[in-house]
Parts: sequence; structure tokens; C-alpha cells
Amino acid sequence: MRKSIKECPECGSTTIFRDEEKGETLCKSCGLVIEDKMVDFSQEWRDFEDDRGGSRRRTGAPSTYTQFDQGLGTEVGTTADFYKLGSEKDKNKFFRLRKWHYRISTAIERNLKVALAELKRVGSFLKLSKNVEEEAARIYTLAVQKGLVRGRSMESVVAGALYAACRRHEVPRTLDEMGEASGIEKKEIGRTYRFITRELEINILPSNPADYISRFASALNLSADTQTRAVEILEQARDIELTSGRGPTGIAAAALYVSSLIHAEKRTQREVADVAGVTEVTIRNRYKELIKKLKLTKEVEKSKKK
DNA sequence: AAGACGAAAGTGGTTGA
DNA sequence: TCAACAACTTTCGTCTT
Repeated sequence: MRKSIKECPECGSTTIFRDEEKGETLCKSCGLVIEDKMVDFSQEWRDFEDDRGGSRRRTGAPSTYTQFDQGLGTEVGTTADFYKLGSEKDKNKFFRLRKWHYRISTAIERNLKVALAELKRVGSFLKLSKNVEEEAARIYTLAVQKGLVRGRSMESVVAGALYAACRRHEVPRTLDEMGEASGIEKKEIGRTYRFITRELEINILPSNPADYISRFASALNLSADTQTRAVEILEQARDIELTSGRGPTGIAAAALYVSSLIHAEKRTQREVADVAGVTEVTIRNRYKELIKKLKLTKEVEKSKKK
């Protein structure tokens, strides 16, 4: 959750008013809109918890973040307001604020329009669900409002937001895949990803190797049995703390490799390495650890003889 | 001949002084 | 801010099937 502003940056007074309904934070003494298009953190309009309906606060269609301004816009005052102002000083201030607000909001809108198109493109390339795209769009919007795009390419922030959204929804894509889809170098995506999650205080659980299994397995045409076995192996590995500190894709790949040996559906290290985006060497290292620590040697030998 | 294995050197990121 | 460090990669030679 974001910090609330205490003083008006324009006039320094402390008469900050947060209008939840309009989604704006403004200064009552000079009228500056400090922040608009706030994110509504209140109750969702859907409510599956119980039937009382008391917590169902919002009605109507949910606003969407994949629409560039969520169908809402703001403007500072109108000319009618202008004649209520007395002094020359106030009038000048009025115009200045109006002008700046206009510039800022149109800039943001232009940016979002382009960025969200890019986001949808990359999202559909990666076959991401609508939910994930929404989440990514929300993250991106926040990033723009906080001015985090400055000094970074828009595309890389889009990619970072998508990556973060994937992680939150536990449908991880690797940085390599994200890079391929967006045309941004993976280290750049990693950097912006880390930057925006830190700045926006989004905390993300370290990704779970098991989340990768099904995708890798289907890329390798492995049976469901092999897949579930791989997940079991991962669980055992996690219990003896083999997984912490290691790259999740490497572990997932090794577990899948071992499992493929046990189920006599052998894939070469090369093949597994390619779909997982790691090298054979990493698979070998993880594989050795798994075999040794989990005492799987027997099982592998057994199925070899068949 | 292809795949598996392992050693050695290099890379990018994290951490702690 | 810099150096130490762990994880991972690249490269390459050797062994196994």
C-alpha cells in the first residue's frame, strides 16, 4: 500500500483531502490534484465468502486496467470555477495548475495507450490469461504514475510488469521466454522487474519449481505419470532443503529428467535443458544431488534394465 | 557418433564490510 | 563502493553406450 502525502507540494499546507469516490487526492487550499486515478483498494464487487451481501460494496461493471484510462479522466476546474477566484495571483495559479495537470494526464494517457497495446501483444504471444494481463496492466499503471518509466524503455517496463504478474499468479514464465516475446534482453527485464517490485512494494514469493513442471513436461511430450512423479521428487527435494538458493528452473528440469528415466521415457539432458532454458551442466549438477540425497539410484537402475 | 560426464574459467548478481 | 562469494554458464576434453 502506498504512503499518503502529508503536505501539498504546491502550497505547503496540510489540508490534503483524499476523495475516495472520485479517486483523487487533492489539496483543499490551492486545489492541486496531487494524485488521481488512484487504485481502489476497497472490497471487490464480487463476493463469494457468504450470502449476507453486506461486504459487497461496489456495483456495476468493474473498471479495467487494460483500457488506457479505465474510462475515467480528470480535469482541474472549469472556466466557471475561474470567475469565482478573486485575485490575479489566484487566477494565474489556476491556469498554471490546469495547464500542468492537462500535460501530465495526457502524457500518461498517451503512454498507457501505447504500452497497453504492447502488453496485450506480448501477453497473447505468451498465451497468458486475462487475469494475468489485468494484473500486469495494473502494475504498469502504478509504475507510470510513480514515474518509474523515466530512464527506462517502455517495453522493458511492460515486460517487467508482465513477469511480475506471472509470478504473482503462479504461472511463471522464464526470463528467456519473456525476452523472446518482448524483444528485450532478459537481464534488462530482470532489472526492471526487481526495480518496480521494490518501488511499488509488491512482494512476490520465490517461484515454486513445481509450477514449471507441467509446461516443460508437455513441451517434452512426457506422460502424466512422469509429471506427477517429478512433482513428488520436487516435494522431497524441498523437504531436505535442496531447493533453496538454487534456480527453480534448474531444479524443475532435473526432477523432470530423473522422472523421465524412471518411467522409461528417457529424454536427453540436451532436450530437457533446452525447454527449461538452462544448460546441461546445471541439470547434471542438480541431477547428481537429487540421485544422491533422495537415494533414487536404485529406481533409475531398475527401469534401465527393462 | 551421440550422449553423458566433469574440470576450469568466465559472467552477472548479491552481500557485507 | 568494493571485494568476496555462490549459482550458473561456456567451453572443451574424455568416457560410455
